[in-house]
Amino acid sequence: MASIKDVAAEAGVSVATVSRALNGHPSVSPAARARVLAAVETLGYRPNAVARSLRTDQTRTLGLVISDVMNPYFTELARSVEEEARALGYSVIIGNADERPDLQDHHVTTLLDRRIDGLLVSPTDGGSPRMLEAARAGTPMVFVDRWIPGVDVPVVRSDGRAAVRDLVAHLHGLGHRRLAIIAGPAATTTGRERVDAFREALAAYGLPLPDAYIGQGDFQAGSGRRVTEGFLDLPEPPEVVFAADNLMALGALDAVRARGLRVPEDIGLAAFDDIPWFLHTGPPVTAIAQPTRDLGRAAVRALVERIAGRAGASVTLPARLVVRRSCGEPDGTTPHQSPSPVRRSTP
Amino acid sequence: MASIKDVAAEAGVSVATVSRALNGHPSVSPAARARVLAAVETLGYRPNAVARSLRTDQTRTLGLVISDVMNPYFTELARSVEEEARALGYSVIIGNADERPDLQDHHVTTLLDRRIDGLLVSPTDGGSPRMLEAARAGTPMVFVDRWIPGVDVPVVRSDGRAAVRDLVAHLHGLGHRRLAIIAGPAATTTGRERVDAFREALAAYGLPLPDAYIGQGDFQAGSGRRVTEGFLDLPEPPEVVFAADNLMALGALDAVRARGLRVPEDIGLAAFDDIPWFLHTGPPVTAIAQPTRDLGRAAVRALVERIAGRAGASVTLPARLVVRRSCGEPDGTTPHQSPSPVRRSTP
DNA sequence: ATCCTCCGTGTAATCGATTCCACGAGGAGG
DNA sequence: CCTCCTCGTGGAATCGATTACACGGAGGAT
Repeated sequence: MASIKDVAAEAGVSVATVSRALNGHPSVSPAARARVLAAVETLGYRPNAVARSLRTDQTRTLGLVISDVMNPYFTELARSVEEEARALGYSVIIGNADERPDLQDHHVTTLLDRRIDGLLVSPTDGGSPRMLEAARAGTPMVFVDRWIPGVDVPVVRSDGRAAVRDLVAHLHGLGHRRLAIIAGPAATTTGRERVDAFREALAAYGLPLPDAYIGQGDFQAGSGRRVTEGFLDLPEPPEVVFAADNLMALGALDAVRARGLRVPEDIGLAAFDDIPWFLHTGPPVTAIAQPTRDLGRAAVRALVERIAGRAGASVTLPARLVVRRSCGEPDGTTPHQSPSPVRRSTP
Repeated sequence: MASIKDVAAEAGVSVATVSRALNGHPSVSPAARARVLAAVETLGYRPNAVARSLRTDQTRTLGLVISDVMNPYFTELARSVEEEARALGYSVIIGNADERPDLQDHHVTTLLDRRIDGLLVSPTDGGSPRMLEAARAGTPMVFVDRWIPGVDVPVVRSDGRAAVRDLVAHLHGLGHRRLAIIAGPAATTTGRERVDAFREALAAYGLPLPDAYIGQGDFQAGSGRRVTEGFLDLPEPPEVVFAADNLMALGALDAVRARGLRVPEDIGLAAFDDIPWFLHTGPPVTAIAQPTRDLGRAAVRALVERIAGRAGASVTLPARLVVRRSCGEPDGTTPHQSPSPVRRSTP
């Protein structure tokens, strides 16, 4: 592979001039610039990003450590992150933690070793020593979706509280009273928050959330299935199950079908995170949609701010309820009064 | 960030000794090694991968350029590629081409600039100049899923021919005669092959594949929807639509629902690529499943062989038909005789 | 006792870029 | 005509690692 020296030799100038010509430095004569460009062309020269990074101490690369690539929500997030980063001249290296703290650590370490300019993390757990250390050491960092309390890092996330209230109002309006939740891991903020929001919303209607109606999941399909089976085995099963993410909702659907039961006739289902497939399941699933694209964009912008040495503000965007048929057929009128916008979506 | 010099100073040895101690070089005294390790510990030193890459001319990084990250098939592929690469001590940088040749080119260029050790590509088109140039220049490269004819690069892919025959046999057994296909882009090998396989299989039953029953899609949901609408507008619409990938099947489902029609009563649907969601759609979709995990693994192994300077053989793995309910209810007996294994899957 | 070998270590070159500093030529101003 | 500044350019240091080569000392063979 041709190096800058080869280009210099071909153009009959020094490497300094080649570098300047290629980086748009003002004091290069038009003649020299032209010769350099011609040499670059004939040799098919491309600057070595590794060497450049070593010298300039910046890689123009962002690291993104997400909890689970197979989860469509995170896939979409990753995609929007990459898009925005590309627009800003950065590349993105994605690390898939698969909801495993050890893997998350592995990726954080690898990315730091590669001297990425900034790190975007959706933490799987309460924060590994390596990550906390990185945050303290001053690595530009931003949390997306999930975060770790007590760490001075901007957080870009979606607030589902209002949407969960809308969901409970919707369910209440449909006549449902026994509502259960498949929770995410308590080690994650989203795992805790969604349960809290659900409990609060229920309380507003004077409904209880008994322990038997809180199933402990891990944001993966298998746990959704197991928890739902547990619910169905209860002497008094819930009328509706609310899954704290889309994968656990999928597992719940599995469990219901495996018993030969139907949604929503035998049991209702709602999910946090809306994904394209929910339109096509039998029946279409009522879900809480996050503004995923905007979250990705905002996260990258905040991170780039941090890299530039500025503050980089936290951002919280509202989620919204998307009503479909999985909790029972609405009767055609608004099922509840709510100040926040509720989109009715029927395929 | 602490560098090797700091470690050397702290341990009271030279940088050469530090490097040797850290890389397991035999001629380092136990005493020196211990002092180095202690210094590394107190300073929290981590080797700078950028500097190492520059010197050793290897990044221990693989590039993966895929056609569309939002497609669950490619997501799973990416995941298995990363897993196998990690097991072999490599990192993976994923580039999402979004079925756009220009984006594909952008990623290939960026990855090459970063001096990745090898490139895994699922080409979006017939091969951009940049990619062909890279292949010729001797960059270790392997095609996965799709490939470009006439280029001397190993191909790791799945052969769906037998499975497509099984599918047509299944459809024929159910009494269907008017079969249509939503094809992928003719610029891709998978786009062409699946149509060819379908046509051949039909011919074996004396069935025609009229031009009106070949819809041109682009592997994205929108095109599946448009093409299906076209089929439904035909004076004699097909009895079954076979989508050449899962996203176009999703679009087809959309189109059918939008008309208020039902699958499979009004029109049957089958898809190439099986994904978890097909179990949960209404109705569950009959699909051709590729051994995605194995493909990813094999691709990485072939690429690593190439990097090591060895040949790196092409691999072709068979796909298999997974019968569900979207083409009509099987009557409970084997719908056809087939030498290859057919799994019956009902949720 | 002497010489050779081997072991542990350090010095310095190197990878491919960027960038500080110096230098020569040419133009402007006195 | 001399001085000073500006502009374009080249030489060389630098980033942080790896590694060839040199060297001193210890131990074994004769």
